[in-house]
Amino acid sequence: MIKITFPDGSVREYNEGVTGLQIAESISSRLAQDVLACGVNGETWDLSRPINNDASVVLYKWDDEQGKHAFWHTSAHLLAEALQELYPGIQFGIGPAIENGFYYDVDPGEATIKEGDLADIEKKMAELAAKKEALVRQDIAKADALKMFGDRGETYKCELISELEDGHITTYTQGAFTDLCRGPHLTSTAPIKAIKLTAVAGAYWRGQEDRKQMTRIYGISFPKKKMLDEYLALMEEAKKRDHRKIGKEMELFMFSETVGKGLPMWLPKGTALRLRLEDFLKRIQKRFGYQQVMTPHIGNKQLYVTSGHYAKYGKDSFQPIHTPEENEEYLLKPMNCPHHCEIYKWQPRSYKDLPLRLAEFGTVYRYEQSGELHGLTRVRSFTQDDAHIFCRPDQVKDEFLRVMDIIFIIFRALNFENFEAQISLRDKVNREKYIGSEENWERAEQAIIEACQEKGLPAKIEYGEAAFYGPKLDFMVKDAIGRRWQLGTIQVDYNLPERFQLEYMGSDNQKHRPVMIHRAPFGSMERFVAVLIEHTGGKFPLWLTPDQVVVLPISEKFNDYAKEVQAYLDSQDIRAIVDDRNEKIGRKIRDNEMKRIPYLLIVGEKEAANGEVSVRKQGEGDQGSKKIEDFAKILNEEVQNMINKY
RNA sequence: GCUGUUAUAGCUCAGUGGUAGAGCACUUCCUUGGUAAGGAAGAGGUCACGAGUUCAAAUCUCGUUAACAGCUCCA
Repeated sequence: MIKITFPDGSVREYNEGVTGLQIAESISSRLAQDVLACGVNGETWDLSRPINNDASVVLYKWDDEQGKHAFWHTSAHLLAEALQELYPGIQFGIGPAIENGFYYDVDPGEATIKEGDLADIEKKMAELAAKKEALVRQDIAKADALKMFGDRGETYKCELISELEDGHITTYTQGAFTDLCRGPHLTSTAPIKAIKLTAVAGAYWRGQEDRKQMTRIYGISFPKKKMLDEYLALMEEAKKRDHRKIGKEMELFMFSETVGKGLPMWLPKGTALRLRLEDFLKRIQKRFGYQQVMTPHIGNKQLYVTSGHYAKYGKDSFQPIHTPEENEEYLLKPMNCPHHCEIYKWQPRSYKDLPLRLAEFGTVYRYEQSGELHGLTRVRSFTQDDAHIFCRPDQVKDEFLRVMDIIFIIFRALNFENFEAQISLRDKVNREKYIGSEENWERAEQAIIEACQEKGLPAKIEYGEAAFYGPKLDFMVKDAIGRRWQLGTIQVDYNLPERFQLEYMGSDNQKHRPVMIHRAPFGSMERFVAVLIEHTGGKFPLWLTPDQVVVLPISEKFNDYAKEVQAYLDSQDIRAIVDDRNEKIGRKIRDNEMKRIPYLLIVGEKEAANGEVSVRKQGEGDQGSKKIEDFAKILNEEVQNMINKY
């Protein structure tokens, strides 16, 4: 007998070799139906794998990550089994479960798998699942595995096997399909009741651009048809929050093929919104001791040769601008740092001048690969809410902490609660791509880690994600459909001060080298506004939103009064428009509710006679009548409360 | 850049080898109304661009441009 300990601390005895499924059955038949995988001493196991020693066991159902993971992993194998039947000779890469569903990377040889083929593959999967085939786990010696997959001509699998340690290799078989796999899996394909293959895309083998591009098929599956329908409906809902769609509807920004791809243009309403965000940040930065500067959009090529950016990105950037003068070349600026370094050098600096904090809403131009462009989140011209802090080495951590404060203020003011912090450090082994001394990197990386600890900020450390000149702390936020985007960033840089030979006179009357901190709380105005749109669905905070108020006259007889109301609100710095269309009031309310305007003011005979407005709050219905002056006062107080507490 | 998909009216989309349709928006008229869609009429498109096949191309083929999903990249 062996002792099985459950999460609640209770202990039960079972025969040696008991499986997770048998344990579930011993508790309740309902549980045995719902359980998908089990945790054995912290490892996720198949339900059919015998447990031979005392262990702590957790049973995972659909609501547990581990349960879903096994479900989708088995779904990936089911996809592969279907592909093997439909495309004889197809080769398999890897097929894991992911955050939402699963994929399989395959090489169909001569054949191409297109989106139009997905329905047939789905059908085949459903057919196979209906056979309720069991998944059988098997240990296999490395040599045998190599032979088995080699005989099948599976070069990708053989490559994977050759890197595995002998004695730790397993395969899973269901029906006629055997896959190299670590598991864990469902006991059979039977629970897979609803399948949707969502996309087909290219994906480089092992993520390396210079290797073969595989065909990746994405899918998602559920134990019930209803759950799939709900998921698909949820995705449809999410797409309604797409910033590209809302940006068009709300007239915030546009693109023009003629101007060029990835070059956004801000429309009047979008520009006004962006300027309000910029003003908000400027006000905070002023309090934190920043000074605004402005620099040109181009710079002499030499500037970027000095900074090292030309060597690193020169070929992949917008190419130099030539002048009538021979050998004179300028670059569109891809970042603001070199310009700011020159401002630093403009006059001799003393240790008393530091920290020097130079801020600029600097528009930069980067030639992103065409396939990378994406709405406002990835563009070729964008404006960074940039600043560079030049400070003494002993001030780095303190300055770093102060920048974190600014970022927290921004995120709080705009209700970004679900952000993730990521510390990006050097690759552990491959270090030749970084410039700067070992010692400086070490110090910078430590400063970031310590700053996060002091702020109690849980941050994920990613090796190999650092910029080539220094480590960084990034703040990531998800968009409507769950893609992660980097917004705020703080980067420590010991490198540029070296390259530009920046100096300050210390209290010891000796020259010293300052440290530079790059930071952008929004990241870029474009990306920030994009993510803000997706988070709010276009229902911006009152202080920020383009039109705060719309005045709706009951009939054309009251258009004049409506315009008086608008003029008064305008005099109180309230952004109001009038809907004077020849439509019934119900229609005007509907249309303007859908335009996401926070306040609707209905005016008719009663209001015109008393100098009142009937207030309707977006999404909340009728709020009763008020004197127009009182309404303006209340609204302005609401706005002040939103921004002045920060 | 790579793989796949797409491009028809301001917007959302249907359509098809015989030179274009709907709903919404827009204009005009009727209606003058009280908290989520009143009615009628009208205007609006070289079917992204360029070539080819064909008696005939918006439709089929190729190329270009742009967009979408993913990969790679992201100073």
